[in-house]
Amino acid sequence: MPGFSDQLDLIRRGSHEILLEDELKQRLESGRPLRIKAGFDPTAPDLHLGHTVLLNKLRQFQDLGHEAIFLIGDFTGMIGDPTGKSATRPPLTRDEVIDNARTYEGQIFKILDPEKTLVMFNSSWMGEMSSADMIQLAAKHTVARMLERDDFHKRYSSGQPIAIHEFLYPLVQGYDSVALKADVELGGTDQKFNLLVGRELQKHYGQPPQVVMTMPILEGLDGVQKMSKSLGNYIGINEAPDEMFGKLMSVSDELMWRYFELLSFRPMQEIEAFRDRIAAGENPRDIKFLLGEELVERFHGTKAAGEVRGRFIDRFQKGAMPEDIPGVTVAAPSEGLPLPNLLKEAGLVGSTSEAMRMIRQGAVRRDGERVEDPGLKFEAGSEAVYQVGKRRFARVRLVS
RNA sequence: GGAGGGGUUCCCGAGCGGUCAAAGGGGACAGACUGUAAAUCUGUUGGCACUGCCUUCGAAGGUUCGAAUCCUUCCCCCUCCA
Repeated sequence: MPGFSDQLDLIRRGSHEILLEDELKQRLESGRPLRIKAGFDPTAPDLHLGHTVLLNKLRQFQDLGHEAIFLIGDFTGMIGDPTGKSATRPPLTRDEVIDNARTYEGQIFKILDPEKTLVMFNSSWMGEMSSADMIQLAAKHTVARMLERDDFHKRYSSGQPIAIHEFLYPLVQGYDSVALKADVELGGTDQKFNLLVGRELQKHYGQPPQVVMTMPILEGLDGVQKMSKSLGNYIGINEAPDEMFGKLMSVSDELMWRYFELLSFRPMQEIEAFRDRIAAGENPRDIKFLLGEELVERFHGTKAAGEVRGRFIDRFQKGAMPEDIPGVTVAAPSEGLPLPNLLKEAGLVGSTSEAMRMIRQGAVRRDGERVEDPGLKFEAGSEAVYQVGKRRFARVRLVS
């Protein structure tokens, strides 16, 4: 195990807040492996880099010899989380939850060490809890304290409704810490309140309160909003190497540092050295390459990481066609297939109207040549590579 | 239980009998410029048999030569009072 202060440095890295750090120091000094808890929602089994911020931190704890608990909030998932109440989510069935959990396992172990990870479900204790127990749990917290939570407070004071059960969620989450005897709970900054409820409840149940550690919410590709699938600004950890690398390259120079801090495992001194190199005139793009390669390696292995940069340069700097253009076969009528229809059939655009627009805007190329006539027709037997915009390619073969 | 407000194209939001496929903004996409960065400029943003036609403004009916706009019924959301 590394020296105590190195440990603390690594733990602190990228974190937003540690409450209370003194307690953390004490527990670290005790030398025993700590139980580190992080909860995940079972409804979103497609992990993206935003989720990995927490996983990375768990991994760091593991590397320091501690025990990571990957907690799947299936109990809450089966009830249906009310927070994003725009569309009442259909409650998940038992099978779906189990399915999702499997999907999780396939992904998280690209980061976590399976040997040192405990995967738990909160239904295993919450499902057993009686209504009487539940009310007893609810008795351990007051309405006034609940209203301290920022979003509840705002909603309450501005007259927005708060459903009773919304008060129950922080309690359930907090109780998880009791059930797990967690030493540390990790969460996003938006989870701070819930994590603190865990401390309170642990005290009530006679346990030493957990250390609360919040991690920043990772910004998505736009650099402003949080990374999320629904906003479309995410990089999924299962995305193809070229895709992943390309998306990382499109991240702004500013955001790159954020990604380095939260996603890279390079020592901070090394990252600081990168800053110096850019200040000295090096192209930020070349530093970004390193970030891209590191992450591609983590999720796709060394071989993939060794190849992505070259392909990226060929394609975007030298303007070459990508190698892995999907082939599509499309049926053409005897009088020939109009270009807009061809692009639609090949899946390059969503409608012929969109195809018309793209052609007018000069976004369509056939075998590398810009096509400007929307009235062109092609007959069975022709084959060509069609391109719409910078990224959409297809090799289309026409058959009768 | 009572009173009131509202549901418009991806989102926000104007429109309140024809000139509306529907202002404006956001987002997104495309082109130029580049480092597929940012910023900037320009354009596009319902569908199709695309200089024309068809379908959209919570749903269904109705009035009218003509409705997102008026009437009826229904569904949904929200606020206030109790």
